[in-house]
Amino acid sequence: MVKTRLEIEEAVPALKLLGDKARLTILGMLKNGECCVCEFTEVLGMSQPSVSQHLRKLRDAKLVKEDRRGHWVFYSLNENYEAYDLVLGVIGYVSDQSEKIAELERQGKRIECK
Amino acid sequence: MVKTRLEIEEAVPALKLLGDKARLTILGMLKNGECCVCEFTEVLGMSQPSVSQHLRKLRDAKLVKEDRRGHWVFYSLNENYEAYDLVLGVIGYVSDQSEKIAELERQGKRIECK
DNA sequence: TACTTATATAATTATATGCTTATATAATAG
DNA sequence: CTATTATATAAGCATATAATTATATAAGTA
Repeated sequence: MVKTRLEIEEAVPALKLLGDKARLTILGMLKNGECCVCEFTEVLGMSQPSVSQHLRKLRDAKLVKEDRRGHWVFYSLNENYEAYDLVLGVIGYVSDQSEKIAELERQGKRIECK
Repeated sequence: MVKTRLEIEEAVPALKLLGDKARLTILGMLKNGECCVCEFTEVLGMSQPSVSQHLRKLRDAKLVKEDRRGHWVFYSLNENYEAYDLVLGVIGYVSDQSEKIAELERQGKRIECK
């Protein structure tokens, strides 16, 4: 993995965003591909507005992209983010969040976004 | 580099501490070996109590160790910290802070700690 | 058009964070 | 024992952060 060197000033905002349970989980989920908002809400067990506000922070900072399709909005990692390598690197140290999505699948809760 | 997988709950406190300019700089400086408090104060251009309080947070969370020698207290990375790999990994994405220590050297400001 | 569903935004409130100033402690020198 | 230097701690204050509740918007359906 290539390590793009960042100035402290570039790394800090990314790390601030990563240092939150909800946002780190969201980013961990996105490692395996896009997810829609209701999946985050389900996995995190948080209120919809709360999730939405975390997504806004990630969006405003350009860590993630959004893609609306009908009723649903799908989020994915923005590979053009200046500290993308750092984000990927950090996510790499965290246990796989796809397990939580699989858990949803088993509970039949994933079909809510269809 | 080995990637020890952490649970979200273990990674978040470390990332919270990393997401601050002063603390990330301190950790970046420690990558190259121990430093004493007056060096942090000098490089960061912050008040001594402010630096001391950042060091306390890093110490309380076990990211760093302290070693008092006479008047001076030297800090170093704690390689037994549960998220040590993550910390090292993140520091690896940040530009080398040893340059800032070298700068001190040039300015003759480093001898304050002797 | 009106209704429903998914998501976003705004306002409010509670808590956390980081800095400043003042003071305390620890180590050493005289 | 006193003074000095390096560092730590405490109290106070200002700002930042995150959650909740209420409301708005966007897209699709009857």
